[in-house]
Amino acid sequence: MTVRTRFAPSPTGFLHIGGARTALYNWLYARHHGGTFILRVEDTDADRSTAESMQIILDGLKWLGLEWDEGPEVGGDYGPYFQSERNEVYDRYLAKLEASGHLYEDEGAIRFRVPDKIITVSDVVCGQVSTNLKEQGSRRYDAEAKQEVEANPDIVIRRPNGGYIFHFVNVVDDIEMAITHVIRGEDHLSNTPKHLALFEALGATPPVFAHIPLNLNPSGTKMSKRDQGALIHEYQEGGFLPAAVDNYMALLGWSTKDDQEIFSLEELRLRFDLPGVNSSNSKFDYDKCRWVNGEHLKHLPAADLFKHASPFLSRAGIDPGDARVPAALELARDRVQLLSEIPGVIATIFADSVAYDEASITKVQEKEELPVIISALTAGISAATDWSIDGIKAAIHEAAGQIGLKMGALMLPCRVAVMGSTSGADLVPVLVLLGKEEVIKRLKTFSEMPGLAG
RNA sequence: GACCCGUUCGUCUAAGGGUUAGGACACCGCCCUUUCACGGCGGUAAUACGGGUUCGAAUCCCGUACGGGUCGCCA
Repeated sequence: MTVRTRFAPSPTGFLHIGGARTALYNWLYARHHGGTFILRVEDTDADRSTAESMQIILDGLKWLGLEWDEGPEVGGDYGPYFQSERNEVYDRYLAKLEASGHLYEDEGAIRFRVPDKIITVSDVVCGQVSTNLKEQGSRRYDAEAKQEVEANPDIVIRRPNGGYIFHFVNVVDDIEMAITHVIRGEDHLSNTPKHLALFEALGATPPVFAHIPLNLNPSGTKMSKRDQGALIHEYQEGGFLPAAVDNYMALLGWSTKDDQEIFSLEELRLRFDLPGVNSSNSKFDYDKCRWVNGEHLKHLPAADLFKHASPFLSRAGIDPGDARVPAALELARDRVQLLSEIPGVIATIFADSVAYDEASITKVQEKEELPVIISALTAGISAATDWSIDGIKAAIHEAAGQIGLKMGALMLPCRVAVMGSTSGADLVPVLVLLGKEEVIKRLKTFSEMPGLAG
């Protein structure tokens, strides 16, 4: 039997990190076992579902590289993949339950009579979990009154307006779409006995269940939209690489038994399996997520780096078409963690004028011989004939000798004069990129700054 | 409140009866670098608590505490 997993989002908002991770685990599991990954849209709540939300979710999954084999846009043999288009299927299953006496009407709604017996969920991650729905559901907690009240344990599966309810359509579709493994958040563990009761009443074999631990925010409560790192589209905008986000999400609740932390999507696909999933919730760590991204950035092929960085360059006013960009990216890639940080490292190379950092100027001004250094530097650079890394180094070395200083003493002033700050990319390669004329021009501009000599 | 799940450094995790409890992020220190970084090396830091079982428990059992989840005509 080939594995079939599904991600079943409800299009009522953004693609959230929790949902994305569920999608990732389902995708990985299916791909690892040579199975099929299905995207099914659970839009039975017409009032809350929107087309915009649907688009955001689709775009998010595509960005993460989680292509689906069946579902919206691609179709498949088990469609339609929007629950809002599957009413005749649900009607058929409803009739089946009706015929076997499992249903009754209650104020216009249809209820499914739950059995009065212990139902045991065999979960791959959580083990055996038993409950009696009849006992469990006969009382309900009233959050406002803060007390338990009598309740009807039988599950409403259809609204008076004819709309079907989650528990029912979820089970029907898992049967109809031949889903073999249900991998979902642990928040569904308590719902699973209800689903099992429905599978049984419908005479169907339930899929394998794997309830994965939840991702919490750093304060230990459920991630909300407002928490940093909660929304997938913000990763894209914030300068993360999709593979890095996949990598970090995979690590939240799953691990290999060795010490590897950095994985490509392909490596994850090869190595991911359910036994590696642990059962306790984890807190989201934005710093580590950034670190993972930085690691991916370091190993990205140059062409991919260019492709991913380009939008961020454009946004910062740097023309990605500039011939110096690829070299500049190489200078930036191993000192940033996010794509969005790249312009900050290299923008001055492409700028018409240098924006001087106040603190940096103060720092080099402390050297009394600053004017001497700058003029020696200017002279040395002007005299340079070999405009290469080695040639420039030799020129600076020579200039330092002229005024009885070490080369190191000239580097920081040179850096501030040319790039405006004491920190930034490796200086000599930057000078190469800038070109001799521009470097001399910047040294000159710097030396003429008012008050500098004082 | 009832039920369910969980609990190893601050965080993510490894160790499925015998380890100086390992790794990673973050933090701190040192080294390297004729600039800035990268990098390398090292350090601080954990088995929630109490009872069992056992020659021996982070590991198995029970209880307590704490955390999370569920209790909709949302999904």
